Amino acid sequence: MKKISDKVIGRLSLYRRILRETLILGTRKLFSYQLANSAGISAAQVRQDLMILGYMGSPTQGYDVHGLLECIEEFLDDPAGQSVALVGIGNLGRAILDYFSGRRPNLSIDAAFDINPEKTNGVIHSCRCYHLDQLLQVIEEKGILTAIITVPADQAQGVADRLVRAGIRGILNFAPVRVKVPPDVFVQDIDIAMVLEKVAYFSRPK
Amino acid sequence: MKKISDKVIGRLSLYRRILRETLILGTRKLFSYQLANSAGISAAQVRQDLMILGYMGSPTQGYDVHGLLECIEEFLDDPAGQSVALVGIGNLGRAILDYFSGRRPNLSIDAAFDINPEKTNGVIHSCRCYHLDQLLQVIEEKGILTAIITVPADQAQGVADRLVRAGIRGILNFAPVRVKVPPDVFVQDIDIAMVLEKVAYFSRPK
DNA sequence: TAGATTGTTAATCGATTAACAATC
DNA sequence: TAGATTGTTAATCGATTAACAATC
Repeated sequence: MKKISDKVIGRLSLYRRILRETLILGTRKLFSYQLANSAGISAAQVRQDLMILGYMGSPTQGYDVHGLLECIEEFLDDPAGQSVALVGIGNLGRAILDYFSGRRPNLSIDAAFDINPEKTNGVIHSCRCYHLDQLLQVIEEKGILTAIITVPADQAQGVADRLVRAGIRGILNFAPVRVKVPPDVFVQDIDIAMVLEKVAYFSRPK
Repeated sequence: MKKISDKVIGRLSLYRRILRETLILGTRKLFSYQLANSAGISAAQVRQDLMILGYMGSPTQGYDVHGLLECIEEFLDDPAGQSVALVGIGNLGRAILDYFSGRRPNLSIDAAFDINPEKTNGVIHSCRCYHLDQLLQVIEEKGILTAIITVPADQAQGVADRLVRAGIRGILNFAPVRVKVPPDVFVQDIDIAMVLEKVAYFSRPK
């Protein structure tokens, strides 16, 4: 499999959602420009992405919604399903647990960790909570490869180190610091404060 | 003022935080590669960004932390301060309200809206809550230009339309749909589910 | 067939990095 | 001065868009 940029993967995930909705509406065929319009990008981009995927549309007919959706699912999903760990049961952590609770069969947050004993040993939004000390053991036992960091900035690096030691291969980091990890561990940062500052900048009268 | 990409603005916001922390540690001078290292980017990038900004470092000495920080603040901040509105007081909305509560003097969420009357007419994390029906009036009265959308996907477009009508110039959208707005309104999407799927993809054994 | 959309390559665009003379 | 870092331009890189023959 050739190397595919993370932007492409993001767009495929976007196409998937659009295709699901399209299917629910009962539409069977879709043109590249229709998909592009919903995704907010160019039709050429869509065609190129689907080409990478190897899925073929037909001239005049466009793409078969059902077939394309299956193709993307097969590409994006692990057939065995994937478990995710979340570290930091604060407001944001809870919001994310709630959002993903039972929503996708193939991707679920199966363990949450915190240092505060009052927050652990319970179940939040159907996710089991553990003390941070159990991180290594639980993650190894469950074979979890993906983690979400929602701890304060000053604890993020320590948590990332532990996660890597436990075998985590990909991290979604909400803490406003860049965590240092080995080059083969994928890290995606979401810095909400930074993004809000950016939006505020561009919403000012110039 | 020449046109500056949103990526540059994001990096400047990042530099600001790093500089603040640096200043707290008592460090007075900083080289481009040190800033670059903390920000997780190349030194050349940092130098180019600061050049755009017009701030000059000195060979051998590097950049003056205090002076550079002031320069970035002046560039990014509206001296009068900026108010932000949040629409959708769910788990994520609450988490964001909590996160920004009193944290920055120059950028604060001053109004939150929801359709559920039980959630409105109160104060959450020191932010006044209103019913969605009051959106136009409150935003115009307070002169708010920036908004955060944390409503479900099917309500996002309707909310965006109202926001634009109320005079909003920039939107941070957490709903998993692309909202259509006039071309002069800045929209930044944060699609947490999509990003998590992306991270999950890259954390799979290849 | 005529018309429209596709797969695929080439052209464009923008962002990032490298290089190096200038300078403290 | 010698050494290191800067400002600034050129080179590289990658991603996006345009173009067009192939095809249903």
